[in-house]
Amino acid sequence: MRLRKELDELQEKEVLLIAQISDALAHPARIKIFRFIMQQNKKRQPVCNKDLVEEFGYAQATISQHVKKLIDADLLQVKKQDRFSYYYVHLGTLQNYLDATRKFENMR
Amino acid sequence: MRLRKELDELQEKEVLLIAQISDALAHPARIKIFRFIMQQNKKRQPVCNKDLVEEFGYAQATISQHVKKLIDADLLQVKKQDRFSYYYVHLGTLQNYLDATRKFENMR
DNA sequence: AATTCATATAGCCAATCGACGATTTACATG
DNA sequence: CATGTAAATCGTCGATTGGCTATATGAATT
Repeated sequence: MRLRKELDELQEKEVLLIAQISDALAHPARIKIFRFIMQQNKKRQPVCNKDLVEEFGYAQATISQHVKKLIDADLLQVKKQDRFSYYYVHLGTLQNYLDATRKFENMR
Repeated sequence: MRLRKELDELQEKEVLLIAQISDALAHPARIKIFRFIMQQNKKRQPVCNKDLVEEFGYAQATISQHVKKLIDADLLQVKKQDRFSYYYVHLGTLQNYLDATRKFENMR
């Protein structure tokens, strides 16, 4: 049996997780960037910063800034190789987010 | 068979939906407010502005401001009765959001 | 009609956002 | 070693956020 306090802390963590990930996804460009990287990853095609600049037409600094937010939220990971930064979606974080939001559903 | 253009437009709408709802949920206070109203609604207990002020300890204007964002995102609805504004979660919008985010899952 | 009470709105302020060009950093390659 | 290229970071600027107090609105009660 779980103590009330522990339950509250658990819920608090979930609230903060949802807030953090929601914040990272609260801009159309970041959703598209994330989705694009996910699709390319699935096809085993690497994605670097330059690819995103070409794909979406934003300035390089703007892309880096959006990507940074996704990385800070742990939705993306980077691997540096040669002179490129390759980005990969972190499926674990996405899954945690979906699981947490899904609890709203069970609450109905 | 769906035309490519229509598919893109559909995706664009979903991207904007996710961005809008994520933005509304991108603050811990709003997640808690939303969850609280959901729980109270389930118990058939009405929730007004004042209730939220008492529950969360923010100034009345701050609560109104957060609630407004949730209403603008169509996550909440208001019914004015007597001198109270009663808030209700709009389950349809929540469901659309969960459905849209879930597509990330199927994309893996 | 005057007052009370609940809520919304306006206005303030510091902080953050979102776009950008410019610069710096870090490697690779000539 | 010098040059070129990729990406991160800096600095700027106008817009937005998030908290608040104060005020306006609007309905109920006296």
